[in-house]
Amino acid sequence: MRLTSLADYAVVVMATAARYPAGASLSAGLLARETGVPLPTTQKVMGRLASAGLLVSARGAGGGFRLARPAGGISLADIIEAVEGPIAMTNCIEGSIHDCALEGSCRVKPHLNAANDAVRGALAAVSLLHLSQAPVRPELVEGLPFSSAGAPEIEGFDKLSPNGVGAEEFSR
Amino acid sequence: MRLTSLADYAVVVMATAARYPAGASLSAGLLARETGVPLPTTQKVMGRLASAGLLVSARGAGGGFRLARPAGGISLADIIEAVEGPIAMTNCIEGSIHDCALEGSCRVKPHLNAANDAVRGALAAVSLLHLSQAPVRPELVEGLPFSSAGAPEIEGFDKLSPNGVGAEEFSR
DNA sequence: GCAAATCGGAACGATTTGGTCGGATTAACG
DNA sequence: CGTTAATCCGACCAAATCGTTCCGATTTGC
Repeated sequence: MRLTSLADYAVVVMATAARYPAGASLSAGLLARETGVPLPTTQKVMGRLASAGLLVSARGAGGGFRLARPAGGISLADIIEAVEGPIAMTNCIEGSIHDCALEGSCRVKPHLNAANDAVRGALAAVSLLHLSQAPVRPELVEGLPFSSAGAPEIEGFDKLSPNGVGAEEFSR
Repeated sequence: MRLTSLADYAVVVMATAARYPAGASLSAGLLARETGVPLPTTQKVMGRLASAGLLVSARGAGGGFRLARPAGGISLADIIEAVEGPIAMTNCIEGSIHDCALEGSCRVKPHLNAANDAVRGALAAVSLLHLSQAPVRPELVEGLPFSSAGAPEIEGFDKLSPNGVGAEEFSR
């Protein structure tokens, strides 16, 4: 019951992208700098989000990505499913592949179906608009380097980790 | 957002064990035969469940496992956590290890905390007593504490074999 | 005291995941 | 109009995790 790192990154990237004006063209490099996610990984994540229909991609110089829908119409479940595949706790959920021989006589299946729906409902209830809104403590976020459109390196991250963790974040 | 096969097996095994009278000594071999889960895997699963405190193990001939608590006091979340570890969608959830450099300034974290609580709540709401009961009637499923978006898909359950503890086995 | 039965932990192979690289495509500029 | 640079896209490779199997430790029963 833990989402993969890719999905975790996808949520952060999408939440960051949602703070820009609608329709803005955002390159993977820009979002990689802002979020601190390594660029190749950002590319892969955004590629999946695009092929899932959550982002619209534009190739070539000056290209990038933009949100395919308003932020209010994209849910946390959408993002997770775009990266991880369908949200199904087990592989015996209605609609998926049935390779369990207990199929048809398994007693726990209906309960798992209900639990799965509940989990998915909880994730579908959170929209990207919620995620992009500022958290409880605004004073911590004021000094973020997010305004620097041309911020060269990740040096701005010294502000983000004053405890001296350094730039080797995301080690898992 | 999919639970591992081990956790899946654990749910089936626990649900099967809960159908026996409380305090009965159940060997891994017995439950493996009943559930169809391969014996070595059953052993491993039950071992984890025992070390997590959900089962009490007795070694030696005539030994086995028994439920540490009444079935009503064991939740689906307990079983999953026993096998998979803590239910935390990300590694930046309150109380877990903090190795993310965005810590303290990450804007999506509070929202993820809320979503995580919702997911865990959904899993904690279903007890092993529920899982051990075989809902023959679909309307029993409707009354479950899950109020998920959309109607739960229960079609096809008319074909559920109504007879007793039939030999449910994997085709293997 | 012996033997059967059962749990417990260690080791192996396989699948998935995460990250990296080069190629394809397009706009911008001279 | 040609060239350049920026950007996305698909395939490849290492790493971690998962799932399974095997063998040793422990206890009861005779």
